[in-house]
Amino acid sequence: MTDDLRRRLAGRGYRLTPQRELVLRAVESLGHATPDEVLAEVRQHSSAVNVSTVYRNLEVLEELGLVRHAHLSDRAPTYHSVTDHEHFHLVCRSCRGVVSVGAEAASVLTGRLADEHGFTADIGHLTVFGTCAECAREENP
Amino acid sequence: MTDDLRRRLAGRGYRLTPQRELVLRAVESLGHATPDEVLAEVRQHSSAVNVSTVYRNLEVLEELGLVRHAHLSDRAPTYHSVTDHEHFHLVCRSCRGVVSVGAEAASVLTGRLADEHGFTADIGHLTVFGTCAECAREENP
DNA sequence: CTGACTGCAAAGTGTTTGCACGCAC
DNA sequence: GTGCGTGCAAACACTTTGCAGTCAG
Repeated sequence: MTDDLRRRLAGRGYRLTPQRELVLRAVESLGHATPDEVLAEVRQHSSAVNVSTVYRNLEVLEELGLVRHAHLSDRAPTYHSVTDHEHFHLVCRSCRGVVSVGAEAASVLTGRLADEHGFTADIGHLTVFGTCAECAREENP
Repeated sequence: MTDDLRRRLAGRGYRLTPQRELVLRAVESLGHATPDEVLAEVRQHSSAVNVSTVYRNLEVLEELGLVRHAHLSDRAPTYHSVTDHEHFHLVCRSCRGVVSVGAEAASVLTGRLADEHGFTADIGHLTVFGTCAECAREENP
């Protein structure tokens, strides 16, 4: 599997470095993580890795389609691996909770945007903000 | 109409200042604008207004429901007035173009999220990234 | 008069860049 | 050996904050 990664990188003229691999493994094991969180995880395994290396590698890995990012807060973006099926995110403004929803749920919308606007939506990057059931209940009891 | 604004502000213990009004008018006249662009527009009318005043007022105006913001790029948020009907945005990654789409277009999605997840979606904040018709044509001629 | 609001400057957060060295291939 | 990748430090873009003075109500 490491060889597979090496091949994918080589295909675009990139090399496989320990840092690169650590960043990818960190994203895979964390689920949804900001660059900062990825750095922290990477440093558990190798303490001398630099922030800029994390940013640069997230960029490369995203270009290769191995990770993706979405904006789950007004602050930092969060990265996740692409091994799982395509999904988008619901974020509750009240409790900050995040739920992943399969891309199928948005198919009517994407179809409509394609028909009416010729627009090809990138659902994997989509984040829908709002209020989750639990928080709605608390606010209007 | 200025009096109406004054009343809305007073209702929450806020005051009407020239800066406040200029920020609101700037957002209304610009359509979609980042805080920086709002500042530039405000300064056309009064050169001594400060950045932090713009940020603080955008926050107040948003709390009052007079303006809204969405994230149309990975960088700064963009503000728009709420006078027009509720809409969300399509952003083309290629040409950076922005199209506003009426909230109705997403009604099937919001309905589904409500039914299946009890989630109340805030469509006005939604941004869908993807590729517009024109750019898709250029990439696959 | 009172405290909400402002301008200013400084600090904060998240991200990017230039450079010299080092390592993958 | 070649040049991609790294660490480091400094720069960058955007936003927030503390403070003292000011002005709206």
